[in-house]
Amino acid sequence: MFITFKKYISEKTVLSDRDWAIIKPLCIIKKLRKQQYLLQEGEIWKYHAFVCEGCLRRYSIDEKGIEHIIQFVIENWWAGDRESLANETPSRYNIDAIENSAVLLIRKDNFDIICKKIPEFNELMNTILQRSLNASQLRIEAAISFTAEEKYLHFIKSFPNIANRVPRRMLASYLSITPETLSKIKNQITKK
Amino acid sequence: MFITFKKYISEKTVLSDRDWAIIKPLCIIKKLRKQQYLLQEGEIWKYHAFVCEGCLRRYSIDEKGIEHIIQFVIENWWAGDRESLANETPSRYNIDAIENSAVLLIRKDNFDIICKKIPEFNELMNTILQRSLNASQLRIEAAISFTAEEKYLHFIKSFPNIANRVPRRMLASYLSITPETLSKIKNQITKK
DNA sequence: GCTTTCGCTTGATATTTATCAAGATGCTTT
DNA sequence: AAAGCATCTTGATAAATATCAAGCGAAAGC
Repeated sequence: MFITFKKYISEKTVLSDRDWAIIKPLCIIKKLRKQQYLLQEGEIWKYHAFVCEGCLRRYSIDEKGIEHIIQFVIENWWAGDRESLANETPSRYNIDAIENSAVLLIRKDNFDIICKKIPEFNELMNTILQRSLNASQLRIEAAISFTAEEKYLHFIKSFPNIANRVPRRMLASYLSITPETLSKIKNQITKK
Repeated sequence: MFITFKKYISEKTVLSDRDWAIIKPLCIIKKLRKQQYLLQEGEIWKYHAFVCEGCLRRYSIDEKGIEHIIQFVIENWWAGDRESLANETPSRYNIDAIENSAVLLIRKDNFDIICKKIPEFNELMNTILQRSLNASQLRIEAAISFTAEEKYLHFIKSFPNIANRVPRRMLASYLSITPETLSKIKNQITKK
């Protein structure tokens, strides 16, 4: 598990063995069974979380009890609730595992220590934050610009590796359409 | 104009006169007339831009020629296209002024110099990046969870100061509904 | 001051998407 | 292998939203 993380970081920046000696003891590996929560609404999120293996989803639940999936997170991406983490406020999100998964956790305080001691790490994390923002912007654009069919086509084009791993109804939730509509759209497309 | 920026920063962190002596010469004030572009699709964005006064919008244009407003930016917020800035790729967005506006620009290279020389500034900018991400997340949630009416009510509650400054049709674009629908919704609400 | 233009509203109609209900498929568990 | 449960599909109907067209009113230009 840890090796996945090390590989991920090493592809983006160069850290010394000494750096890794700082990082490694502060990492916690957590295995999640399918359906298991990583974070539940109302909790205060305290970690930076890197997904080594598996697939998670982050979602909110509205007053009608309907789940709205904000994000899927697969291996080599970061999970968690940055807002709750930064402001120390109760999270409005749930995060749970869609597949059996393994997550690498670093407590916020330890994470900050690493960032202070290792400027390259700090820099990389800012780059990643920047990328998250870019991804969010694309998601906003898709959500406000596309029809149901366009949203689906855009998604399978952008994330083919996620599309075939998540249940259809969850994909529908992510795309903000009903499972029935998604089913019909898929049907129409294959006819063409 | 510059004083607005100084006040904004000073509310969030403490910088010395020496720090300001570094920053000030690197700032460019740009005045924009209503309708004037700050950034046009295809250009590579090179600045960090702080809005001192006025109101801008950032939007993309789809293949059908329809504008989709991603964001409104008023005084004391940051504008620009971070993706284009970070990756040095042509921007997919347009940014123009809805009102006569004044923007403070800092070239990327100069901005990086400031960040290096003034750690407090650097830290603050990361916090702001973090906040932008939070704002994006909320926008995603609103876009995928709400009906047209809910989106409108949520917007005027969240941004009352923007709601009454932007033309109705632009608000409709932001909310991803037609101006006609917005008009009818407003009507229904006042009836209640 | 008059005209022109643009944005907003309103109503009629069309399209898209949601809802509801039933049946089909496939997985899991025993 | 059978039973039970989930999910996905399909069709009929309903609701939400878009489109189109016309009229109103206020701001901008002459």
